[in-house]
Amino acid sequence: MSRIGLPHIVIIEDEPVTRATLTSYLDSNGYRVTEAASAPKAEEILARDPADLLLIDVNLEGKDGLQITREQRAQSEIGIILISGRTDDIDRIVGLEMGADDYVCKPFNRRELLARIKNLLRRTTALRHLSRTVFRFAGFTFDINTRRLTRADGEAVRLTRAEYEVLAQLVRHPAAVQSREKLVTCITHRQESPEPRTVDVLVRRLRKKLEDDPKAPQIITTSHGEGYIFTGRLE
Amino acid sequence: MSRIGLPHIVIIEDEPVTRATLTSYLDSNGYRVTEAASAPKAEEILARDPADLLLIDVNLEGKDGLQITREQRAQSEIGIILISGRTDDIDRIVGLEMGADDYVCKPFNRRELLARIKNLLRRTTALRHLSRTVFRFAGFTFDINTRRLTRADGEAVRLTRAEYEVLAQLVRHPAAVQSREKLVTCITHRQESPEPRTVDVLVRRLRKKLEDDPKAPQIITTSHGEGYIFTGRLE
DNA sequence: TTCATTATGTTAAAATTTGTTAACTACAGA
DNA sequence: TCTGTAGTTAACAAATTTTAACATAATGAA
Repeated sequence: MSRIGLPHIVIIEDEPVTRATLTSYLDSNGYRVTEAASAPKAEEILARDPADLLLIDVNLEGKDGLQITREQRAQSEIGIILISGRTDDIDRIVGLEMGADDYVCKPFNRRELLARIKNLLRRTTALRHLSRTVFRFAGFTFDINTRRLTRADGEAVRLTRAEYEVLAQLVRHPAAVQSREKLVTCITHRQESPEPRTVDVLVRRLRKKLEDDPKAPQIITTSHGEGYIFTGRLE
Repeated sequence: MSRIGLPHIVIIEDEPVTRATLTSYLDSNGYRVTEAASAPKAEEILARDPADLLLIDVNLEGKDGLQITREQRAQSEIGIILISGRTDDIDRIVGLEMGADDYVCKPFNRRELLARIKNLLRRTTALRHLSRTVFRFAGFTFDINTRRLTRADGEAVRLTRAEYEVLAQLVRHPAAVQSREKLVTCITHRQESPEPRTVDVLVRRLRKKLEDDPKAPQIITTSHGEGYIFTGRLE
């Protein structure tokens, strides 16, 4: 049976029995499931086969679920559900404030988990499909598909690949802060990323091409201590 | 009181105390909240002022929470969180399978609910940023999305990130006292907050940029022992 | 292949933003 | 008015970003 096109779920759980049970249950409900016993293993999998949703056990050996959540959330909008043996309020709150979409306590009802997964996937995949491909702002026309940026006078502005990736990420999330961490992973889709400071340089080069006055940027704004924001007016 | 630009949450709950508590908590956390005691009342509200998220008590008199969920989900992708006094697995599963994004059991932790709301809104409002949210006062134009502040003569006033955050919080809650504690949490989105005194300095810097006579502030007023208030006249 | 050109990444100094502190001033209650 | 508390101000320290110069890697043409 072909698994291509099915939503891809990665389970990060070091307890083999729970892992296998979950996998087979989700698999039989129409999802493509990949298992990872630890954080490094999961990162390896995600690097070559991006997931739609992560199911993470909070209490992992080594890098724990909360840490994974923070790192993933910094660089993507992937759906994250935490699973924990502890029912403590504080644990749950910390997980959710870290950006996990949901927090489920063991022992959990499989059918409930399935419903939660389904609802969350509806949200995350809807977002993906809503993505536009042509954006207009400040006289520029930016086509994400053809990678072309055109000035008001019709003149094409040449963007390098890295510049394109950064601009695309920013434009796709108008008025939302994009961390350097998130932006570097847009530049290289590989595992080892360059210095986050590299983003500063790319932004500078973009500003030179986009802004009337690069010293007082209007389109790509700095959010001190946080990252960069697209603040152009989209038409 | 103007609350333009804030996410709009509608609470549907027939128990007055729970309703009021929730409303004031969410309101003080930067949301625009409308209360409805019943389904018909809620529909009336939604018809003239669409919401970003519904907080629905399951056990309502008349049309209950599950029914509202089904109807709303049939016609929109609005975020829905169900609240229930019953902790039964089956109730929860039915609610979730009906399309509710989340199901919270009483007694719930407010902070947890807030985290869940925040995460869900992040999913549902990703596109809302395209709209403009502009405030006008004392000749200034302040656009929350593009982070731009413009003087009466059209000259742009540069705001640093922290200054922007403070001004945005004040403007969103005109004529309401904002405590230093509230304002510092606006400045830093990270865990550890700076000294509340930092706010004083930011307000001073804002006054220098906004006020005709910073010694006799008209727009950002001090409330001795309490905090600061936006007292500009919004147009 | 080699060379020239362009793109990408790194680094350090300069500039800016943010946060802290302390002296000073204003306020409110006794 | 006195007195303790709270707010303003300025100067400074710490953190972060910008800028420019340069090193390395990738690309394309001869």
